[in-house]
Amino acid sequence: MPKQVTNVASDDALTTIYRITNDENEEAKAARISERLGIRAASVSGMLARLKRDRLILIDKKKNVTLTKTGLIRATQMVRRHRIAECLLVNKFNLEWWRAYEEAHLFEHAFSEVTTPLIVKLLNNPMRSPFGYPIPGISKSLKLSRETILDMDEGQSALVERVFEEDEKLLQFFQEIQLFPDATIKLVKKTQFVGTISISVAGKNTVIGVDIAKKIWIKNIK
Amino acid sequence: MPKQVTNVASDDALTTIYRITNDENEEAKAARISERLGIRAASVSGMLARLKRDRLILIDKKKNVTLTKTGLIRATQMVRRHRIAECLLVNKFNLEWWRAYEEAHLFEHAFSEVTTPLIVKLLNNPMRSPFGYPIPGISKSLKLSRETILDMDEGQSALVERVFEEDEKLLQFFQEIQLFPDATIKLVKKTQFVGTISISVAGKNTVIGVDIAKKIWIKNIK
DNA sequence: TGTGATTTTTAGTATAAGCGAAATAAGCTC
DNA sequence: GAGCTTATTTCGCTTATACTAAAAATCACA
Repeated sequence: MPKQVTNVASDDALTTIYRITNDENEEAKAARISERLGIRAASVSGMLARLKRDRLILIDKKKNVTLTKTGLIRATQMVRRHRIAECLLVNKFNLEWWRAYEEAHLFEHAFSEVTTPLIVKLLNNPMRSPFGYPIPGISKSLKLSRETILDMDEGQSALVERVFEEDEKLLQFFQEIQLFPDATIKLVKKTQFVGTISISVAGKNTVIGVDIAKKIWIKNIK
Repeated sequence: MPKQVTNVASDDALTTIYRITNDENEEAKAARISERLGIRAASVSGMLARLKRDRLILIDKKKNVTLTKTGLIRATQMVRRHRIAECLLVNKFNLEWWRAYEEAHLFEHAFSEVTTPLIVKLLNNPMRSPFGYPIPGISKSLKLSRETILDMDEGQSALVERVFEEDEKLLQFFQEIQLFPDATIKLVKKTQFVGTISISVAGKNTVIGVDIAKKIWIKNIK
């Protein structure tokens, strides 16, 4: 009788596919989905078979997963709820920024057709998550930048558009060096041959690995 | 890897057992649990077997279900989260009162050790749910009245302590006649032989069935 | 093109949750 | 206590979700 939390696993899978293809512009392969969801490849195989059976995804000959129209609608709804939850947690509940991604993972499944609009209203129609991601759904959402700090030249500056949100340790590091969306970041030195680059944020220099650099998207390079 | 919504079904069962034994002071039999959860008796049988196996409940020779210490801790935590969720929904999200029970059913599973204290703080340490129930946990919680309006004599008045929360239709009716916790209710006429009684709330008379009367608990009869 | 590495699928297992149908057990009423 | 009614359990089946181990397919690149 009561409203039930359901489809958690499959909704999570759809969300992950959305993030990979949409936000990171990468090919959604089973192996990647497996890493993201923290479940074994064999389990992903089964999950994808169910999603395919339910016409929520397509799998092409190269094994790339894409969302069908229905799948995209569902995924978009979940991503929307997730990011709204992040805003709620950070802006209203005063949750530490770096915890928001994980905790929102619980809240997104609690949002319904009835409560989501109320929360959106309370948050005053948020457009971006605390990590800088656009909140999809309803109106046309923001366009994502595909440039990371690796696309900058030495001496150039830019605004942080968004950061990778799924790694609490990394987020805590960003917190320490004050690297948030809308912060100004300067590329001090490219030393990619040793796998690092030097950046400057909030007046302080830091050296980060190239893989991390790929997880900081920027806009307005100058 | 990410935090997951889990144990929804068993937590719901424990919550139901808590409500029946604690809030309504009735014997928790499988049949009643079945009605409340909206699942078949056979399914309840299986669920109870699992809960028993996990030492969360006891079943005596009369088939009455009681919570073990561990079970009570878990149930109390869930009921606490549920009622905090109701407060959040009604007081912060402006959700209609009568929808709160069902929607809170989704939110309770989203609350974690990390977020619950933040929400409690935001709500300024609520002591009662919108339906008048005490919020258990942490400090000693309010004591429940066992008196319903059936315990009043004609002409007497009392304060509404709490109302049955699980029936949206009924709650909407309460809303219409302005019957909320802390409202003053007067027993106008007992006509139990025809299965009804007349009450007066907010200056208006209403006739309700005896079964409904049992779902309005009161305090301070005078 | 071959061949090791990676990816994906298959096969088999397990558990939680549900269901209906049928068998049992418990309660009640006369 | 017999017999009817209600409650509870058992049985057999289903689905979603996960796992391991092993096989099969694909990729990468020398």
